[in-house]
Amino acid sequence: MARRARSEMIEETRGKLVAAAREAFGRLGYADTSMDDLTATAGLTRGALYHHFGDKKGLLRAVVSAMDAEIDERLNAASATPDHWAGFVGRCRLYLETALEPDIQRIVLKDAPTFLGSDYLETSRHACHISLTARLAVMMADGVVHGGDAETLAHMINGALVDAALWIAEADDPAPRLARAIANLDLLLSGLRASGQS
Amino acid sequence: MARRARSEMIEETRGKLVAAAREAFGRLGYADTSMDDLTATAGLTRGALYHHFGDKKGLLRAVVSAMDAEIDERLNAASATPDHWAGFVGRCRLYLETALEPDIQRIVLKDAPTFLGSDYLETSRHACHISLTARLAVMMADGVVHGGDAETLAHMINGALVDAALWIAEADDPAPRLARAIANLDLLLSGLRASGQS
DNA sequence: CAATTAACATACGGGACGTATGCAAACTGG
DNA sequence: CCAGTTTGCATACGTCCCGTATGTTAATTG
Repeated sequence: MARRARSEMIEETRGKLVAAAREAFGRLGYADTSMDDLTATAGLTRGALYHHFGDKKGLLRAVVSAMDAEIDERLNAASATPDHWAGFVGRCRLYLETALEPDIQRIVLKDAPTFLGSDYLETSRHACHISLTARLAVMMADGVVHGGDAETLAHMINGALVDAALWIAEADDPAPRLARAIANLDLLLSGLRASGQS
Repeated sequence: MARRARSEMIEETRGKLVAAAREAFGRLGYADTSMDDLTATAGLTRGALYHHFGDKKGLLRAVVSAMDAEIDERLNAASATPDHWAGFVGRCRLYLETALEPDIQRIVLKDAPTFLGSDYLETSRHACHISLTARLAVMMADGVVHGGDAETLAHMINGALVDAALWIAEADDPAPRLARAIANLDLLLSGLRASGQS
């Protein structure tokens, strides 16, 4: 009889909780999600939750970390091109589109900054952010973009994309706003490029 | 004996509640602020609150509207110069500095998007945002910045500034990060300028 | 001056979080 | 193979907080 290993069952429990949390947080928001309901949905009780994650915020941390890593992986996979600049611009566009997904908007872009202090985001810094910074640094070293500060620019670009994504998703029909955003993104980024043509 | 007018006392009550809310929301955050404590601090009870503002979110709406209007006024006052481009850049810098204040970060930049749906921000759209959009539109009409979409760009620029401000305020010593942000802001905005010099 | 309305206080119910406690299954060492 | 211990998870409890329903007093209106 398949007597499963203990560690395996633990991982399953944690996975069920994180999955249920991602769904509930994404749909209702962190604040309006009841831990009683959430754990019941996962076939468990609050006991399991507080044992594994300490408190409600601990669960949010786990969800955010997972989502952030997942997004970063997607972006890195898609922006691995020999042309640094093209890869960079492509990455920004893809991030813009990725950030349109409701779960991501609700959990990563809104709830995470609000409920996890900047202290958390500071230490377990967004993987996406690190990747973007590194990419910018490489381009500066290669002279593709002229002098500037990679870390600072990464924050600004990220903010621009986030705000644009939230605005796009507000609309009943997001398509036109997305098109406008992509066009203006190129305009904005062109200022960073060292030598001329867009 | 100074028998005060009724409308005057009402305004005083509302003012006391909004003031107490601004302080408490700014210090503890919206989620961790108890309405019992808040109203007691204002020398009132929850009865007054629910009578005037409907619910907790109603009070947050009032606080955010007031803060937003106040910020917009500050920015408009400081960026009223004959040189459109200089006024625009100056406004962005001032916004960056203004957005460093803890109350504003906590209430306007974090809690407002999280707890007031985008529906609210949509209708009672940030005064700041409207002003910035208008300013961009004027510059485009005058050919100071080349073609692009004022509304879209306003969102992107705003997002860049907000994200930068949050990042700056995270640091133990914000000064160096602020300096870096201002320098890179010029770099980023230069891409918008129609003809040449920064 | 009576009637009504509005500003606020008080009282109540429901729900959510975190902790303390309990239990049973799995790991440990001899 | 077995006693002791650890640990994953459930149950039970106390506390806090929000929103509503109800009451009271003072101002306004005709």
